[in-house]
Amino acid sequence: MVTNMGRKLIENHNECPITHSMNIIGNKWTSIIVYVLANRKLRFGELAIRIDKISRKVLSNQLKEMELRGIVNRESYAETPPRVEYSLTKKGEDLLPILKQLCAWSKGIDLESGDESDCSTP
Amino acid sequence: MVTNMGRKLIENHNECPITHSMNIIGNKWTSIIVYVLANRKLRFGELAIRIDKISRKVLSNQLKEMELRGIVNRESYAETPPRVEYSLTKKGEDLLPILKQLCAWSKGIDLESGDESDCSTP
DNA sequence: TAAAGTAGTAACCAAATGGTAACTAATATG
DNA sequence: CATATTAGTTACCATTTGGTTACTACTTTA
Repeated sequence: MVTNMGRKLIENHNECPITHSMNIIGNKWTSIIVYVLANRKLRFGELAIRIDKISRKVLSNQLKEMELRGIVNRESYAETPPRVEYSLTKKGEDLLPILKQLCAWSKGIDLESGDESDCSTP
Repeated sequence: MVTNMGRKLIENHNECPITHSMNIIGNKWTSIIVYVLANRKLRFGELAIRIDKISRKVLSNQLKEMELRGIVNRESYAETPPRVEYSLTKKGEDLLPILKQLCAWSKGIDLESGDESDCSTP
């Protein structure tokens, strides 16, 4: 993955579409963030609470990357204490049904006994 | 990801379905292997040639992991020189349409000028 | 006898990714 | 004045993942 944070994302545009897809969603958090943000707007701190075990640094980096890619929307209000709200863009919403299929597909892999306990996402 | 090669795959079955999905396909090669194997049976060496830049070690590890997960099928013939053929299982085939959607979705992200040059996969 | 061809494996190393703890700025409240 | 609150950032470190090189075993062919 090309994750040169702070600067622009520089992608190799000759790469294969699968590699490209994986560069975008093939990491530990991106698709979880998309799921948590489904149908709602959340503040940075709320995201940090809802997504179990993510560090604020990584959350911050991911959100920045996703904003650059047009997956999430960032609205910042000049208040004190600061308020920043994140939501999905159209592109982000479009990913949801695909993620659902992926979850359905992966269900059952490596699982004899299906224990569907809770987590941050459906 | 829990990739303790050689032994069994031990997954945390309480994890969220998205994390689970990403543990399976969220790496550099798995979905590329699935794509390359679409509609055909290939030998180890053919896979190594068709998949640009993959090392034989990593290919070997991935295939082993995918076999354990029931995504690929391995048929080994006791000849000399040895012949081993890999193909997709039903589970593997089922992933293809999802990957296609993912590619369609990611097309256009980070791309102003759409250069659709070749790669190992459609 | 020597080389070629296949499917790996082992030891070792490099790069990418993720995590921790401490810190900042700005203002309101007690 | 001290403290709380929020959204981060910085410097540093740990883990995970991927890559390189050399090597094996077995048999056929030159």
